[in-house]
Amino acid sequence: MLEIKLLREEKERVIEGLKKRHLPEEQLAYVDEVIALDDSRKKIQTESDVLKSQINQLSKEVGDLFKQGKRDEANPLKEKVAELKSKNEVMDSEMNTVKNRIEEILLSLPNVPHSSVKSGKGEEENEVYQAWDNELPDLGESAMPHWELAEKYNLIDFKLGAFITGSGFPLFRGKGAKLERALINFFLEEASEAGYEEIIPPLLVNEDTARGTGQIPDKEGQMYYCEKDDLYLIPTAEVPITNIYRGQLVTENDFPIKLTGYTPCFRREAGSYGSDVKGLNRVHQFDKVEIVQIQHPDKSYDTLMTMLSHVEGLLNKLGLPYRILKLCGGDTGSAAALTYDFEVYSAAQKRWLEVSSVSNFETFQTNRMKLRYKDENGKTQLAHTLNGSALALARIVAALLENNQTEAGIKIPETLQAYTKFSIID
RNA sequence: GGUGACGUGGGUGAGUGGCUGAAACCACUGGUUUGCUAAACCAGCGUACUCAGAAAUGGGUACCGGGGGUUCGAAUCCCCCCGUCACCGCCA
Repeated sequence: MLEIKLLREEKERVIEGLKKRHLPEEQLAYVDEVIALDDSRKKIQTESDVLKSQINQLSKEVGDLFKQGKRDEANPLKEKVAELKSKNEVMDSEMNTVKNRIEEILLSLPNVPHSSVKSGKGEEENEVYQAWDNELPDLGESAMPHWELAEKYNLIDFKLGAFITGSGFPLFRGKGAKLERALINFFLEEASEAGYEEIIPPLLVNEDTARGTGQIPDKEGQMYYCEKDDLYLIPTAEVPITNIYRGQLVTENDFPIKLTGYTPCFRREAGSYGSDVKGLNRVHQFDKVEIVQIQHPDKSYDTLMTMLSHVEGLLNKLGLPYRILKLCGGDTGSAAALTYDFEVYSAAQKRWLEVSSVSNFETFQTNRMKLRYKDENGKTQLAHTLNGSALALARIVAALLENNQTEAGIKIPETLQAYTKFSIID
């Protein structure tokens, strides 16, 4: 959620920024509307405060009169208070209307992209920030896509998952399950070594939490929802982990706050279809290790870069060809100011698969969840939040299986063998 | 799921209708003093919105888990919700 103060003070920059997302005109007009609404909010606030002050004053006098037994003098004052109160009620309801509209608009406005983000409508306009300069693996025509390899070696049973739950809920078994678990452990260990505190959060969250990181109202349809208990299944560990600090006032010395956690992620992915969803390319449940940082605003972009290198380190150790995209305005998630996507090359499908998304949200999430710190002048300021996948499992598994297939079987990268306890799947 | 108790400022905890934004203690910050790894004393110390001011700061309003109600007036009374704890039930 954007701060009204920002809209007031840097309106031009905000609108220029939002334009990079190619928002419809009427949404850009919200900026002016919300400022005007806020003006009337202030006006009502001031008037209402005066009224309330009078009411408080009179009430005190009534009390004094009663104590002195001057009932007759008190009664007219009581009537006066009643009159002021009914006036105030009108004002309160006006106030609520205005406030609700402001809230509604602010929630609907996406974050202002970082100045370096290019304008663009969608993913086709993302720029390659760091290309893969080495050769891409060429396995020839006989190479099998991961869903065939998974069946051949009995690693993942998509049909059984569909039988138990539905399509998009893969069932891992045998060495497939072990490989999955090894990757999770590997990623968590790497994050721990990089100084992240490990968290095992709840997998279901309440509405306030979902709102805090921006899932509601923007991506509400993306989440599974348990109506009976009014809880959402998390689409990413970012949600519960970032919300650990919801409503908190931290000190500058606490920065950077570094948290990591493995969770399954649940996404409805409504409307997806075709080769996109084949095998592990797009599923409703997948495992992911997430890294989250809460940082001082002055340092958040440096932090973003260190998170990028962390993810790069993981991919290098796994020996997977990857490239980094810098997302254009239209493809950047509404809560983020700047996002880099990592894609690994899946050699049998001959395509790039997104395996990580690393973003700086600046104050967008912290404004919603009121995550603040005291600066050196004792002023309360909003902190910055960042997060990134490190990494998303399903597609990493897809790439590993495909890229490492040989006549003899699927070779496990050396780094990972310490975790799998086997070196080949055959 | 049932029954009961409870939910106050960073922490402990007082307060059962006006004199309470809230005692006291601890923690924290600044100062005074004593020369010894610290003590004593004094002072300050919540958040949000808003108005005035260049600012320091000052005025107003709201907030004692959340929401609603009673009342001239509520932390204090009533209702609903959420949470915590204890016991019982069930259970990995």
